[in-house]
Amino acid sequence: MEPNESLHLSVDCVLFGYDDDGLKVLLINQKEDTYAHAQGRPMSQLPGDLILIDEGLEAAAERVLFELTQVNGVYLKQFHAYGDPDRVKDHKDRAWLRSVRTMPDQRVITVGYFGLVSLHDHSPQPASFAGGVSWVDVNEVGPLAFDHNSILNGAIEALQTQLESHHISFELLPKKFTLSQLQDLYETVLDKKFDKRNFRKNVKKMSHVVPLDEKQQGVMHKPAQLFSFNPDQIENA
Amino acid sequence: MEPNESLHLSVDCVLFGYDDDGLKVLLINQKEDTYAHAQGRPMSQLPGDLILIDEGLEAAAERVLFELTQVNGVYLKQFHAYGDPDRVKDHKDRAWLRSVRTMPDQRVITVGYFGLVSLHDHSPQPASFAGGVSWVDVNEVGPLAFDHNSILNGAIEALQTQLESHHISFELLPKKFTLSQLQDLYETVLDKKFDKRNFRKNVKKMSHVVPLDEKQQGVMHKPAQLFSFNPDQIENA
DNA sequence: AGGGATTATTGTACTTTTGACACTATGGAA
DNA sequence: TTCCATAGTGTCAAAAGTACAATAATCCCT
Repeated sequence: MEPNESLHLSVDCVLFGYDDDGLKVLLINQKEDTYAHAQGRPMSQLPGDLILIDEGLEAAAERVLFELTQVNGVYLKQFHAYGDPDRVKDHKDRAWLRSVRTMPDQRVITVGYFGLVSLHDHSPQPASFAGGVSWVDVNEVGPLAFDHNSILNGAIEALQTQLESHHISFELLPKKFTLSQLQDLYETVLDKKFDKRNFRKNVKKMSHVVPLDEKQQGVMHKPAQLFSFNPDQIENA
Repeated sequence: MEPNESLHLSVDCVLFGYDDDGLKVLLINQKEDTYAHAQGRPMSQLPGDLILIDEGLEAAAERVLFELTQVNGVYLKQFHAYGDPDRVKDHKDRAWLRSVRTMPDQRVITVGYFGLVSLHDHSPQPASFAGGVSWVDVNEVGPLAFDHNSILNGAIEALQTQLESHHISFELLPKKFTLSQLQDLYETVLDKKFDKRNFRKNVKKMSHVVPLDEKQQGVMHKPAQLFSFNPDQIENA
């Protein structure tokens, strides 16, 4: 029963962004020039980093997210820890690790957090650390570095599970939204169609969704009534 | 952005055991003599230990559990990681740490797993490592070392959530069980009463609960029919 | 052998929730 | 004014959930 001599711990953030165009995830593109004299090709990966020695897990996730997106105060939730001893040992990932880590051979356990933002309200200005940063539709994500595809899948599952039970949909919508937007969000995240009238019947039962004295503007059709979430009443639903 | 120099990672196992007498959790009593010339009093804690340097998280949880209970092959599931920088810094926990750890001042992040066993079938023979080991009713757990009360609460919540959605109830029951036992289990875990007839109506819809050609024996009343779970059909329910 | 104690087993009526389904209303653009 | 696009609304049938009580099987005791 040897104590673990030196292992590293990181957080990885799966930041979901939503707008009318679908559900996106924030990915980092590894820098091309890292690979100038190394084998391996740049890949995309989730934003993540080693935690500081006296930093809490959630604080680390917030810091990493802020450093990469300049967005503060978003909903962030831990969903799973990934600790396969070989998760950073794959050949495809060695070059990048050697370029950014002082101890590239160390085992790294990572704790996954998912975050939610509305791409309407805040538009995160991703600080471009290690190459480019981009929002990619969750259905069009290619192979990622390390085990980040698994982590992404875990995050999607957690999001789906919690969307209904934890009243977090408003984190993905603008402050004022229409019922069609809300329905689209549910359909996109849960990958499932809902009947418009039945959906609205259910929304009427949610006391934390409140109608505003305001209508949609600038659309070429009948403007929809705007709603907002009242966080005070989230428990009664 | 300093890399973390040296932090430690552990797993803590919340092993739930169930029998007619209720839902129990396996606790370790810290050794008295550890405190001979130290301040502090022995407390109870969850079984847990540092992971080995090349060991996966789940493997670590299995190992720790085996070392402490001699039980193998139980259902084990990760539910949360706990990483408060001060979670092992509390005064009450220092004496014990100094007695068992080579680096008692290191920060330790822990990953929580919960496990399920039936106290009917297997009766785990807890290997007595660090003092005694005992099954304590979940409603009678006193103050534990570190943040283990939080971890226990997290495990209970995870168990409650997953009992219905993941068909794990049979992990807590003997291989052959009566419908009354199944109902008692649900009532105990979810802390909620069910109507007997309605409960049985629902069980009939679960294709993975199958009646046996066998009845209860040795009871002083009408013997109940025995049932068992058919793991092959767990998905259709 | 009979009666009492104990738990097992079963069905029905009512209420609530879910699910399917199609037309009218409003505002902007042409 | 007409056309286009999306908003908004109610009813009926099926399914699921909920409340509720009498009879049956076995053991024990006398």
